[in-house]
Amino acid sequence: MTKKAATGAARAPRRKDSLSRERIIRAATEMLDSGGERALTLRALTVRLGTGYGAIYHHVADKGDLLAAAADDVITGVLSGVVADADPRAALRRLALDLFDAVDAHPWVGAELSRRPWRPALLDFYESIGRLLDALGVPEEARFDAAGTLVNHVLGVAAQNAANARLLADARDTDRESFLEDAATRWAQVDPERYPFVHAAATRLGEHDDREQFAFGVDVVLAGIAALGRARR
Amino acid sequence: MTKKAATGAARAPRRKDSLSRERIIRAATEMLDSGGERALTLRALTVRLGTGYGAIYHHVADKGDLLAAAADDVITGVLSGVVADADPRAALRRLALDLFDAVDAHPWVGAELSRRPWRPALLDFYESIGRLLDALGVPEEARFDAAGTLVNHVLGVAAQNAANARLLADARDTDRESFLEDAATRWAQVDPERYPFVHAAATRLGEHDDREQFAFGVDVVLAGIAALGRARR
DNA sequence: ACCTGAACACCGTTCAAGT
DNA sequence: ACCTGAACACCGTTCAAGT
Repeated sequence: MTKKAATGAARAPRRKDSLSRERIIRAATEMLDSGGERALTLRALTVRLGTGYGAIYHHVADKGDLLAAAADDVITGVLSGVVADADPRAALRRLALDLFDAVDAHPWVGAELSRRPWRPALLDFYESIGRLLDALGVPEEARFDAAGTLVNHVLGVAAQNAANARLLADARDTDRESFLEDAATRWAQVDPERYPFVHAAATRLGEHDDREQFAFGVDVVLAGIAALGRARR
Repeated sequence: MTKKAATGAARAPRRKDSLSRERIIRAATEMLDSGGERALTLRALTVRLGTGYGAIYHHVADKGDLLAAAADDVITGVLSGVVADADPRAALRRLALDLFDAVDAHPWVGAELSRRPWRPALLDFYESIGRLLDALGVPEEARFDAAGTLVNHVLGVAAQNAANARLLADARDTDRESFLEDAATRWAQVDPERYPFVHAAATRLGEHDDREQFAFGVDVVLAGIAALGRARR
């Protein structure tokens, strides 16, 4: 892993298209964004980069490493854009929504998030949540559990987002329309006598907005944390 | 390998070990329980059942169908065991915890749950949640969002459970101890100056109980739903 | 050091052929 | 109808060999 500085020739000009870990990760990210998780194969990557397998494995440990690194980049980008906010509740909401938007734009990141929730790239996310809960007045003993619940809400929606994207990708493009229609009508056909709630929910599916539902969930969790803090002890 | 059933004899006695969809699903479930998702391969299944691929594909559409059916069985088992409860809050808590326990015992069900949250096997689960929220006095307009948040909490924890199991399974058995230790110590080494909250959380990881954390989350969500219902509109 | 690409060890799935 | 098992079309990964 040791790198020698330029030997002999002073400053050997680096070809601007030379292979590098970053270039590989960037290519992988683009493939994931445009074709979903399924589209990223080592074979396709060699074609896209015009190299062989060994070249890639020279810069990257394995496919898991590549996926994790690509997700790290997206997450770091989101978290570095976070602005301080006077109101901790608003800051928490914004933090959660920023992450939601990133996962919505890159569903494969959602899968990676739930696959490896302990990546260093998420450190700042967890730390921010802890501090903001503190600022919100959540007592010390409840703070860890509260943070866990909040994190689970975010990761849960992220995972669901990824799963939905996977299901949609599996339906071949020609089927996609009918696939969505089928799902909607099948749910609307649930027996209203036996399953009144599910039936009613299904008929309202059109008005449903995932982002709003997510934001509502954040509010629910924050309100619940506040309420429990007041009620207990 | 070929066994001839008694030919000629009237009422060929069905061999009690004859292949059937149920037998296949049962075998798959056992393999998933003992070896994790990774252990269920078509090859291993043919060996275990003493048949060929075609025999399996004759009773089952594909691997996804098999996985879904196996998960359905577990879920149906849990939901059919649900007892009516006078207090809707207690009933919701119990429903959630029953599902948690099932996923804890069969982590691969957690993965399947987040892969296909719209399986008919979950109908009763969703319907119960809707009715119990009604019984709890959650107003009609908020009920769908509230149910969504609650469901997301359950599915989120389920997915996380499955992801953890996968990570553990990937660490080879000999590594497993050191793998867990490594993870714990690595997190304890997080810079306490820069990440005081995460550092504190890591040092308390030992006292952490996943089931309690989950139950706490359910309480948070329920309290939040109640609080928001009171505050708005 | 960096890269090539044939080869390996797996997957899930199909299908002509058997009974 | 039910089953067999060779064959197919993929995977991710390795590694002797090149520069």
